[in-house]
Amino acid sequence: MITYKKVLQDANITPSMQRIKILAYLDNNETHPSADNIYQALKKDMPTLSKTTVYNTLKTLVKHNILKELSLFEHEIRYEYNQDQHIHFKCIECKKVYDIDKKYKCYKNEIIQGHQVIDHQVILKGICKHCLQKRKK
Amino acid sequence: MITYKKVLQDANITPSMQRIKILAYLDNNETHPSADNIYQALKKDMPTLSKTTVYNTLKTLVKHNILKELSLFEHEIRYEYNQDQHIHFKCIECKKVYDIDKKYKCYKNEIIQGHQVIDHQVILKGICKHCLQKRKK
DNA sequence: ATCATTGCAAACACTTTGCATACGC
DNA sequence: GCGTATGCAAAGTGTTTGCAATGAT
Repeated sequence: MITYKKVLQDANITPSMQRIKILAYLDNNETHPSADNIYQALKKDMPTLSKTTVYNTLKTLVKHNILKELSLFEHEIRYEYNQDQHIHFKCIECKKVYDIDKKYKCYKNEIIQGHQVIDHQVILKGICKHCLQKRKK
Repeated sequence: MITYKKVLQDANITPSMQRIKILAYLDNNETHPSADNIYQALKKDMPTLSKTTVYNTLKTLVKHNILKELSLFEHEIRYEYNQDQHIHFKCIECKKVYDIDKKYKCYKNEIIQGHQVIDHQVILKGICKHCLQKRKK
């Protein structure tokens, strides 16, 4: 079993309490949270936690490729820990984001029309099954 | 030849000078500009133009499906007029966004894992050919 | 003792809102 | 003249920065 402490150490990041908790939160909540979501959730257990630390940590983890930034919403950055190939479905009604396990032709690490592709992101937008249900009623 | 005035009228939007100019700018500059890009470019010819009007207009045009909002950058919304199926390549170095004409399996208007898909967006991120060139030197 | 992490407050950037003015039919 | 579009100023939201306090070795 791999610990968050080890994940951080392997990336040469000092494994502080705050960093471990933030990483653990992202691993256990596959909800693609924003910095504020994480801050609000964690400050219950860590009253002294500051938003700056959340922002600093997220930035550090993204730089070390432990987390991924998602451009899912116009006004805020969302984060995820899961690195498996998958696509995202975003509900325009309830704003929830779902992971969709779907194979697709991925251009990661390929040259396409002369450009070096490093990352590939697929986003579907629409009405999720739960909101469809509510509409029928 | 179809005029911007007609495009607006067909969508039941009063075709004001400002709205026509903003739409024309988006049609002639396929650079996926931000609200501020548009504002800076247009205020040369229209000194009285306000940013609020740019924001209002963009919002109206998006609501009527004339423009598309792109979540390509964390901190700002980009817009495009081109509605053809294509994907985007975003250079992480120079921040330019390129349209890539690439066929892909599109889930628009399909039901996928119970969710009603309305829109489908593909984003590639990496180093563009021009930045690759500069690196070699 | 030293160096990195933390966290507060202020600054920042982008966008929205409230409201008075101006424009077009 | 009336209703909508415009545009200024102020407020709002998400994020970053400066810097002093804290914490770990």
